[in-house]
This record gives sequence, structure tokens and C-alpha cells, in this order.
Amino acid sequence: MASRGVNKVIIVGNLGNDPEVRYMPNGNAVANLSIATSESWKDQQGQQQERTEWHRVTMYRRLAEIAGEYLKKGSQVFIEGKLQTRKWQDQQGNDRYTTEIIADNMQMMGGRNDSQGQNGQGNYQQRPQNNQSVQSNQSPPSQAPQGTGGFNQGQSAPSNQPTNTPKMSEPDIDFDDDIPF
Amino acid sequence: MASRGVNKVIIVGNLGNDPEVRYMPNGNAVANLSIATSESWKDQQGQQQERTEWHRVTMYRRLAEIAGEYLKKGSQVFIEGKLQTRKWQDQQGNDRYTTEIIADNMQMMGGRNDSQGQNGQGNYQQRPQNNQSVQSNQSPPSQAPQGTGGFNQGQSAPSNQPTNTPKMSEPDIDFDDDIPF
Amino acid sequence: MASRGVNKVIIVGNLGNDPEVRYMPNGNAVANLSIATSESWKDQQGQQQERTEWHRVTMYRRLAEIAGEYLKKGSQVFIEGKLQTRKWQDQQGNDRYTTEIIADNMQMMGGRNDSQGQNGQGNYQQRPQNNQSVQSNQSPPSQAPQGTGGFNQGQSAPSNQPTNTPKMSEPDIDFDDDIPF
Amino acid sequence: MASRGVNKVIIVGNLGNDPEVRYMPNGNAVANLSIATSESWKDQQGQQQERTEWHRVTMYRRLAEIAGEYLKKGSQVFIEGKLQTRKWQDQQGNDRYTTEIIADNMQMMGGRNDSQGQNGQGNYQQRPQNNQSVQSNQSPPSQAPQGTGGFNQGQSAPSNQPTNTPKMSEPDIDFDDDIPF
DNA sequence: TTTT
DNA sequence: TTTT
Repeated sequence: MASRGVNKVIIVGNLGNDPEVRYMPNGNAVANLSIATSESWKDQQGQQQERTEWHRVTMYRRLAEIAGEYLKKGSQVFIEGKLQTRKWQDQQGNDRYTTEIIADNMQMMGGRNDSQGQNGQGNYQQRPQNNQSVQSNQSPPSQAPQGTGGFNQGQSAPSNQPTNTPKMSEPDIDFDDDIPF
Repeated sequence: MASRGVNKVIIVGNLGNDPEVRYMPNGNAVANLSIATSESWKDQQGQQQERTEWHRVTMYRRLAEIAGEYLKKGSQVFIEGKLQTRKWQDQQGNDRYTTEIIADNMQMMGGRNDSQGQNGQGNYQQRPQNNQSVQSNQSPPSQAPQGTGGFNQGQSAPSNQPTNTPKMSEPDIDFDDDIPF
Repeated sequence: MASRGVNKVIIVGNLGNDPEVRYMPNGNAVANLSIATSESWKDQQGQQQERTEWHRVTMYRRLAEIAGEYLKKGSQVFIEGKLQTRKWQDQQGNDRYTTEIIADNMQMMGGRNDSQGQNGQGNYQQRPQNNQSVQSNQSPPSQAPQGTGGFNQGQSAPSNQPTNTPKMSEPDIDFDDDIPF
Repeated sequence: MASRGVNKVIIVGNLGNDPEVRYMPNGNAVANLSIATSESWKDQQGQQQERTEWHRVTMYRRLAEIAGEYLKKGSQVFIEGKLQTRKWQDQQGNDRYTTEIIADNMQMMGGRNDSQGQNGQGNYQQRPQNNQSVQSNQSPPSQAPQGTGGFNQGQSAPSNQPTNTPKMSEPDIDFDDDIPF
């Protein structure tokens, strides 16, 4: 109910690979995504520079299933979650630490990146089957006072379907053995 | 379950007045807070400038009760929520709009950092009695999927449908005359 | 340099109309966008409910120009900015208040919404001419567009010094009659 | 100017130790902070559970100096920044990765809410030496402590304790053996 | 109306 | 290692 602190991460980036979805013994899904965000700037010499940051994102349950179904390599996605560093042992028995973003909210961007119908986009939040987690942002209309309604609500409609998303950077190959991420 | 879009606000500021707490017919608490954030900068003349922004924040249920109990004029607080503009009519019958931050997460600041006693500070998130809304950030160890099955729901979660969503919103009557904020 | 408080808004939504871009006497661009975010949930009766929230977003300088060039009705966009409520007088001389999101960072989603090549997407932030980094939250009164001319305009904001900051943003003339948004 | 993606972290937590401040050859300060955020919940058995997450935070220049001057073990602070994972080699020559939060905005919490004196609190953001505004998300390589001296390393540096940090940044001597964080 |  |  009460905790001390805020631990929030928000990223908008592209998947370097298709999501990896596994299932727990209890049937819950777990998805691992590798998402890239990049920033570019000019250095002192006026040279354009770019740096790509790869984020390891983990999702559970329904969110994991949705990711596995709608996201793929190259997909652009908005992720909201928290940071979590877990400890593990490598083959030599050394302690290792891997930091991941545990997602609790996801918004697929750009609709179709494979150009078809319209869909495959939307905001999904953790919404445990029993009644756990979740997020409030979208929670019911909390106080929803509205009333009339009126205009504009049509909502605007998005569009952006034809997203020919990209090759993205780096093949992102490898990620071998010992590397936690 | 799914929504399109992200609507998030994060502020850290000070209360301009003690929280105003009211109770709905159904017994739920509603709190209204006026929170200031300010920024300062130097203008071209090198003059120090400052601008204060006042935010109208609304909280419901448990969060409202906690605010009423622990916050007061001058308190520094971290608020996370969403924007919501509601329409109302002024005395002349004109449509008016007021934008508020509907909070779903609160972190009282200012614990003792000067090493003395301790006090009421901590992070509180919407955690409806029935089991609605809420936020995930703090949700149980969300990563913790494995294992059993159900668990986790402990607090964290909310479940979105069984949301006894509420009438909540209460007409929001009152708020006097003409001033929206 | 130092300010008290944090005032941050993050939304991902769709434009309800094409951006409205105007130019200040000093040549700086100002763009007004109407962006929708929506959330859906099931009420107690199990009925699917939806609520759309419309956000008024204002951008300055370079960001405004980019918005005018690449965004259109329906475009999905990520916006980061701060809340700002400005006071104005309606025709009856009554005080009115309108809350806007002053954007300092924008990320066009979904690449092409018109289906062509790949592009038209990317993250743009307020970035002073000298080419530093920037962001507005704390930045000087990023909204501060007006005034002279010159500098900083690069994009909206930053620079913390030469900001001819302002007495708030432009009168915001125009916007018709009575409706604040 | 333009980048693809958003990489943002927001935490509110307490320092586990006094900040470690070092200076680069070029005179720029670099601070390493270890900040804890915790969440609590009840497990299936109704047992109160708690999990603490430790975040490694790195700041540069002015922000680093302010942190060194005003923060200390136990201080509560709001941090906004971006995630950055740097690669380094351990003694066995294995690749290791450490994820840090490169801060570009800081708000010291805990001013007096109990009405007494006043103190060192406030929001400080990255503000390049030339005195512009700044922020890092998009900012150029904000970590890029320009100037000479091996700049950019700026970023890697830190390590707050056991970091066998890497070549990257600065000598970054010390920091023991194998543990990255 | 807060805070610095 | 913090904090509650």
C-alpha cells in the first residue's frame, strides 16, 4: 500500500528482435524485448554523432502475450515500467547483475508496421487476471465527471498505419553466452 | 484493458493550502489540493525571473484520506497522475473548462534528512477498496510472475474491470462561482 | 539555474486536426495542437466504456515548425512538456483560464502515416541554436517565445540565458470567442 | 537535434551513502550516487513484503557539485535522467555491463514542511558550463563533459563503489574487483 | 496560495 | 548502503 520511493522508466524505441515469449509453469507468459533508443548530437568538431542505447525489457502475463502477438523486430513501442537489477551467477560462479525494465504499460506505436489493416496498436497495461498490478493511468475514469460530452471526442483517429518501419540498427546479432543482456 | 494513448503528469511541488477533503455519498473521500511548482531563470538583462505554476490536483478514496491526514499547507509532495478537463457552466450559463490532475500516486517528501525524528512520508498509490485502478509502479514485485499463480495480486493490482468504477466522479459540484481553479 | 519543483507531462496520442502554425512578429513559429488520449474500461455492468481526453499542446520555434511540417490530423505523437495555465478575458470581461501543455520534446510515432518512405518520425527537442542539449522543464521559461527575436529561438527554448523570456506567452490571440480549448 | 526515441527515468529515493565526487582532468565534477527506492506489498499469505532497488546514479558538472554539497547519506531526492549501460572488462577479461542513470535534473526533497528554517533544497538541472539550459534525454551526449580531457568519459565513470568500472571513463581507479555496482 |  |  505504501512504499517509499518512485521508480519509473519511460522509453519509446524500436525492437531489435522479435519478442521472446516463454511460459511459466503456472501458465503465465514472460516476454523479453530488446529495445533501442538513440540520440544524436554534434560534437565539438561539428560532427554528427549518434549513440544507441539498448534496453532489456521484461513483461509478464497479458502484457507479455500481447507483445508476443503484436510486436516484432523493428516495431516502435512506448514502454512504461520500473527498473530492476537482478543478481545471477555466471559459469565461473561470479556474481553478475543485470538491469531490466519491468514493463507495466505498453503502447504500440505506429499501428501496423507491416502495413495492413489498422490495428495492432494501443495501450496495454498490466492487468493481472486476478486483480493485481495494473496501472492507473487508464484506470476507469476515475472521477469521470464529464457529462455532456460534446465535441471532439470522436477522438481523432490515428492513422499512421503504413509504417514501414525499419531495419533499425544493428543486426543485434550475437548477444551470446555470458552477457546478461 | 487496452486504451489508446498515454496521459501522464508528474509534479513535485508545495501545497498552497491545506488539502480540502470531502466525502461522497458513498463514503469515498475526495481531496482537492493546490500545488505550486516554480521555475526561475535569468532574462536577457540578467535579471532573475521566476514563474509559479499552480496545479489543481484531485485525489480519491484512500489517497484522498492520506492527503488529508498527512499533508498541509507548505508540504512538499510528488504527484503522479493524469490530466482531465471537465466542463461546467458558470452562472451565466457559459461553458467553462477546468483542467485537473487526477492523482494516482503520491509521495510525501521531506522526511527528515537532517537526522532527527521521522515522520509521515511515503509513497501512496490509488488502491481502491474494491480493487480498481491503482498504479503499477509499486505493484508487487511485478516481475515476480512465476511460482504459483495467483499471488502477486496482493496489492498491486487492480484489475480493471471489476472496477466498481465509480460514480466517483461526483458531479463535483460546488466549486463556487466562476473561477475554475 | 535552480528552481523549486518539477512540472512534467507526457502524453502519447493522436492529433484531432492538422497543427495550427502561426508566426510571431519576431519570426518565431508557434504551433497549437489538439491531441487526444483515450482510456477504456468496463463499468460495473461489464459495459465497455471509453473516455477521450483532449489536450491542448503548444510548441515554439523549431519544434513548432517540425510539427507543422510533419504532423497532421490523425498523426500519433509522443509529447513531453510542462503544464501552464494562462489567464485571459472573455468577451464579457470575465477571467478565464486555459491549461496547456508547453511541449519541449516530441517524438513522431509510426513513421509515415501517409505511407511512403520511412521517415517523418523522430524525436525533436527544444534545442538552442548553439547546439547543446536542452529540454524545457527547467529550462527557462521555455514557453517564452516572444520578445525579441533572436536567439534561442532555435527551438523553443532553452538557453537559459538569452531568453527573452516573457511575460508569458503571447496573448494567444485569436482562438475564438469563449472556448478555451 | 533529432533523435529517435525517448529514454527517461524518474526516481525518488534516498541516498545509501554520501555522494562520491571526483574531478575530471578538465575540471569537471562527476558524482556517483547510490539511491534506494523500495516498494512493499502483501503476499498471498498476507505477509508484508518489501523490496529495495538500488540505483546507480551519475551526475556531471554543476549537478555533481551541487549533489556533493547538499546531499548526504539518507537524503531524499528526485532524479530525472536517462539510462545508460556501459561495457567494461573484469579481471578475467570478461565483458561486463553496468547500467546507470545519467541524471540531468535533480530536486532535493525534504525542505522543511514542519515549519522552521529553510534549507538546501531545490531543483537543479544540467546546465552546461556555458550556461545554457539543458537536459539530457535528448541532449547531446550529455554525459559528454566536453572540453578536453578525455571527455565523454564523463559518462562512464562513476561507479559508486564496487565498480570495477571500466576503461571507459576516467581512471576510475579503485573500485574493486568484480562487482559492477 | 506554496516554496526558495 | 537509504528510508518507512
